[in-house]
Amino acid sequence: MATKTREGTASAEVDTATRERILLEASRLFRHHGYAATTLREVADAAGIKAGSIYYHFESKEQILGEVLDKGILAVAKAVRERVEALPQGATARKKVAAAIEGHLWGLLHHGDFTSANIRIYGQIPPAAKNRHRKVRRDYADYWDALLDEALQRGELRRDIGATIARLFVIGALNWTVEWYNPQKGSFDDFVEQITTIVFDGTFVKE
Amino acid sequence: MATKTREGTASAEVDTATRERILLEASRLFRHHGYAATTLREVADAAGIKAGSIYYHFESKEQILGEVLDKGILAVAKAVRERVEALPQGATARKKVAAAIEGHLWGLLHHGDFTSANIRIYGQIPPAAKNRHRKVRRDYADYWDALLDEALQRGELRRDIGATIARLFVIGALNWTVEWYNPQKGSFDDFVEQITTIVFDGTFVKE
DNA sequence: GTCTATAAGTGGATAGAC
DNA sequence: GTCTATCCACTTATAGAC
Repeated sequence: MATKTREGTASAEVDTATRERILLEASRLFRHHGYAATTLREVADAAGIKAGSIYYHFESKEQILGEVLDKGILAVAKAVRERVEALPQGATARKKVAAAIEGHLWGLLHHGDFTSANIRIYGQIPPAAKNRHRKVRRDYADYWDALLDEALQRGELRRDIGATIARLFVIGALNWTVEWYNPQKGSFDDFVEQITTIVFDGTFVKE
Repeated sequence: MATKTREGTASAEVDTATRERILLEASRLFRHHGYAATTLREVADAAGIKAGSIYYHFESKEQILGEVLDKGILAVAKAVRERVEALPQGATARKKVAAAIEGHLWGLLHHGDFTSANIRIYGQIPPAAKNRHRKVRRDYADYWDALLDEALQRGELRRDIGATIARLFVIGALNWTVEWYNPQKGSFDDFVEQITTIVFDGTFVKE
C-alpha cells in the first residue's frame, strides 16, 4: 500500500492509520445519527484525537462524507466482481446472478458501517456531495443491469416483469438486509442460500 | 372529526389545519434532509408561520418527530387491514398476502413523505423517540407475522426458508419501493402486480 | 501531526406583546 | 394563534503554538 507523504519522508504509516480511523468512526456515526447530526468533535473523540486535528487529514466534513460514501459502494462492487469473474466461462445467468448476490451480501455485511451509512444517508446529503458520488453508484447499477440483461437474453429471467423493476426491487431488498441481518441466527452461507432462493423462486409454494 | 379546542369555543378548524400543515412539511423535510438537519425555522417557513408559533401546537421538535413517525406506520397499517378484511371468509393465504402487499404499497406510496421519512430516519433518531415509537412498529410487524404464519400452516408458504427471514426480506423490499417508484412509468395496478409476482414466484424462470 | 483557543454563525426553546 | 426578540449552547473551520 503506497504511503501518502506530503514532504517525501518515509514515516507516513501512522498518517494513513489515523486517516482510516477517522473514516471508520465517521461512517459508524453517520450510520447511527445521520450526517448532519454527527459533529466533528464526536468523530475526533471516537478516533482518539481533537477536533482541530481532523483538518490535517481532510479539508472539510463533506470530504469525509464523500470518501465514506464511495467506500460503501466500492467495497460491495469489488466483492461482486471477484465472485462473478471467478466463475467458469459458460456459466448460466442463474449462477452468475447467484454469485453476484453472494458478493453483494458479503460486501454489504462485512463493511456494515460504510454500506449502511451509504444507504441511510444518501437521500439526505447536500446536493453537491450527491453529485460527486453519483457516478460510483451509476457504475455499480450498470453492472447489475448488464447481468440481468444477459439473464433476459438467455431466457432465464422472467419476461412478465420489467428488468428495471426487477433490478431495483432486488437490489433494494438486498441492501435492506444490512438493517436486520443477525449473524447470531444461523450461518452466513445459510442466509445467502435463503435469500437467493427467495430472489430466484419467490416465497410461496407453486400454485 | 372532533375539533381540539382549548377553551370550548367552536372555532378550532384553523387550529388543526395549521397543526397538520406543520406535520406535513416536517415529514417532507425530515425525509429529504434528515431529522437533525431540519430546523424548526425551515418547518415554520414551509408551513407559512414563524418559528416561535410552532410551540403553540407542539411542545418540542421531538414531539413533531413522534407524530410524523406514527403517521407513517399507521397509514400503511390501515390500508393493509382494510384490504385484507374486505376479502371473503375462506380466502387463500395467497389472496390475503396479495391484498396485504397491495395495501402496503398503496399506503406507502400515497403518504410518501411520512413513510419515507419513517424508513429513512428511524435508525438515526434519539433513543427516547425510538422507544416511544417502537410499539406502533411492533404491532404492524405482528400483523404480518400472523398473515405469514397462516400461510405457513396452510402449506402455501415455502418451508425451506424461515418465516422471519421471509417477512423481513419482503417488508424491507416493499418499503424500499418508496425510494424508486415512479408513477409516470406505468400504472399503479401494473406495478403492484409485478411486485406481487416477484414476491410470490421470484424473478427467474423455473429451472 | 496534534494541540488549544477562538471566530462567526446557527440551533432549539422561551417570554411577552398584540 | 401568531408575532418579535433573545438566551445560551453548540457548530464548522481557522490560526498559530509545540
